[in-house]
Amino acid sequence: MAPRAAAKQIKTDTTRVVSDLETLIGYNMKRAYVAIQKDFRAALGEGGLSPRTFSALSLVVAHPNISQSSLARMLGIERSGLVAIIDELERRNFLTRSVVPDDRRIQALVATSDGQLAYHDTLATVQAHEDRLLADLSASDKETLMQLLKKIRLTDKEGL
Amino acid sequence: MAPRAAAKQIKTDTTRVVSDLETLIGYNMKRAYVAIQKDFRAALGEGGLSPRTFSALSLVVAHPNISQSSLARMLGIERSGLVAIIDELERRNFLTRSVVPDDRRIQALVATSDGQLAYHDTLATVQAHEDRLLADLSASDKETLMQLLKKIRLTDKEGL
DNA sequence: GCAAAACTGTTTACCTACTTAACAATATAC
DNA sequence: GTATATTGTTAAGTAGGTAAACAGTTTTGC
Repeated sequence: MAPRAAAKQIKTDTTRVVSDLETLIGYNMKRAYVAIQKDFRAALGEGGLSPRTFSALSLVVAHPNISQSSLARMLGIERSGLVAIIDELERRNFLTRSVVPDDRRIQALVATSDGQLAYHDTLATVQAHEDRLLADLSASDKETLMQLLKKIRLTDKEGL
Repeated sequence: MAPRAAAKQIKTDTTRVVSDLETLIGYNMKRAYVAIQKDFRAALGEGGLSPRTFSALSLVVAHPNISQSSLARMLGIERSGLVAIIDELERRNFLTRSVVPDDRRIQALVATSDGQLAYHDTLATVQAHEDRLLADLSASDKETLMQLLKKIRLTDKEGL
């Protein structure tokens, strides 16, 4: 063995070794998501919606009278986990739980006009945040990325 | 307005509306990451390493004698959050905290031979899990995805 | 030389975003 | 009409962190 390299290693330890970790899609995906999420929260500020609350509101706006069960299925989470999210949106007067006469188990979720306004405002802010953060990516890069992410999403049988 | 469509909406509500949510990179990234993470855990089973523990071990193997501070910086987390991870790896005899005479603040992390063995085993399992999960993606798709994810990672100034 | 500042590992308390298991109310199946 | 399923909900637990403070130990600035 060559003694020249060995001596350096002991002290410096600043070897530019690219670990196996960097070659894994999962690890890079997590780090990329953390970066996006951090910027999302920064863009929406102190009183802004969290990513999950925004997602829920978005689906309620897109699907008026949706039930909590359907919504949870769409979001890929458990019904029980959705309760706190809907509680928050109701507390902020962004939606209402309204009674459905046909089936009294269900409470149809409907966005209020406040909720619709807040949603469209927030959506614009979120789109601006993504445009800014991903400014280095070309339009076709973004499209490619989107397609690949959707393909990976679909590998999860549960997540509709 | 056309009355034919309106009547249907009230009851069915199963409109195939693609919400704005589906057009956001951040949302799709989260869903894709959740799918990968779920499969990672399933692949490693009950007694297997968690993603974060595996990541830490990987970097300790790649960078012998690394400090906890450097490691935390590499992982993009706080020093305090790393303690529990290193505790677990030490408890499993996968690494040791060894004293550094030059600087008594630091504890050099070194993977044991058990740790190296477990790491290489686990790495093979993780690679198999990604190969299986991402079997629908071509090699060039994976390379493209990797490059895009790394680019997005770098938008986070903190995360080295 | 030496006080001030910085760095390291750690504990503690907290937070977010879930899951699992149970439950009552209600609806559907057979 | 009983058995089964579904809905929303609560309670308890888990995963993966952050922020603030601390003692012990260097490093800086002069």
